[in-house]
Amino acid sequence: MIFVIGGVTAAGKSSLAFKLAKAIGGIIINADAYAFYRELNIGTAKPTEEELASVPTFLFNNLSISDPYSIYDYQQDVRRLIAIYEQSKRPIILVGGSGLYIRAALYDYRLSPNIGIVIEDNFEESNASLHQRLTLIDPVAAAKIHPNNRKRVLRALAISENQSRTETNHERHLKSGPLFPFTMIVLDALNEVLERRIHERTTDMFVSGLRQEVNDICQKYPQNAQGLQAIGYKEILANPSMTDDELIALISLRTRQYAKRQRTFFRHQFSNATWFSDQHEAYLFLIKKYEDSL
RNA sequence: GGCCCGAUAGCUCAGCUGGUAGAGCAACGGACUGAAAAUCCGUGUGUCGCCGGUUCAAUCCCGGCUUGGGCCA
Repeated sequence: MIFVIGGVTAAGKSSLAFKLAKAIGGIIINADAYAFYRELNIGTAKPTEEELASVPTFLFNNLSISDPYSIYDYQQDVRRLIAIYEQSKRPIILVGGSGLYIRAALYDYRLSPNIGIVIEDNFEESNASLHQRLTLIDPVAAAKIHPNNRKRVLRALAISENQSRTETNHERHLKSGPLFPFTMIVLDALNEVLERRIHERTTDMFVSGLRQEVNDICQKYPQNAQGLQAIGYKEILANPSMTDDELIALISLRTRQYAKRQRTFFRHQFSNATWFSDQHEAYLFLIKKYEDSL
């Protein structure tokens, strides 16, 4: 039995997941792309060490920000865990705000290893020219990617060139439904409520020493490390002279915008999810689903 | 009290001495099978401070007023 708890940031996904896991004896798998990194703590609003130890949890703090890790690796890791716990009949709770990672775990996303995390970009070629090249190699992928979306064009080129596989012949074999049956809820909140929670949470992060955490990380790792692209970290790095209040305002804004993107993704990519703005109602719903499955 | 500069979108500001306005950010909507807390796309929402004047026509020119800032008393 797989339960998926998705939703926008600061909606209370983690605490719901832990409550549910304790109630039904489940295990928790992280689906939050920045909760992997053990160096990122304050700014990621990750569950505390105590919480993480209170039930079996996986894929939290499993990486250093200098480790190479991709959605391919994630897919492998999650599917391995699913295989183990499905067999032992223990409920699996997949929780996190990274919708693409949830999809890659549960749907027929065929990925190849060793594409690498970062695509080299020497900026010598224009967006239009890169896109033109992609059109020749993989017209299906090119049609789906806007020429200005340079990052995705480069990625698609790398996939086509290195894997001798194109979207065109790739998609023919895809299964459209999920590979595993699962029950999914999306946790959301009214904008006013969410705004208030985000602001409070961001303020708390500064009180807890987010600036210091960022400084410490910069002593040991390059500033372009992927983990430092996280909201909160990148704003502090980019604006060293801003006051705490200015940074809190900026980070809260970026977090609200992120929540909006999450909402759009979950709404359109998970049509069979049930939405809740109340954590307790979501909890009761999931408990009921669990009991029905027994 | 006198002089000078400003007042245009939610914010910061553009706007050739005349033909009822546009950038960035924000906001709103969207895409997304390989950086996803990433990346990208679409949408202008406006008594151009107020009142009068000149003109076929005023955000623009003229007068007055209100208001913010600066300088001089």
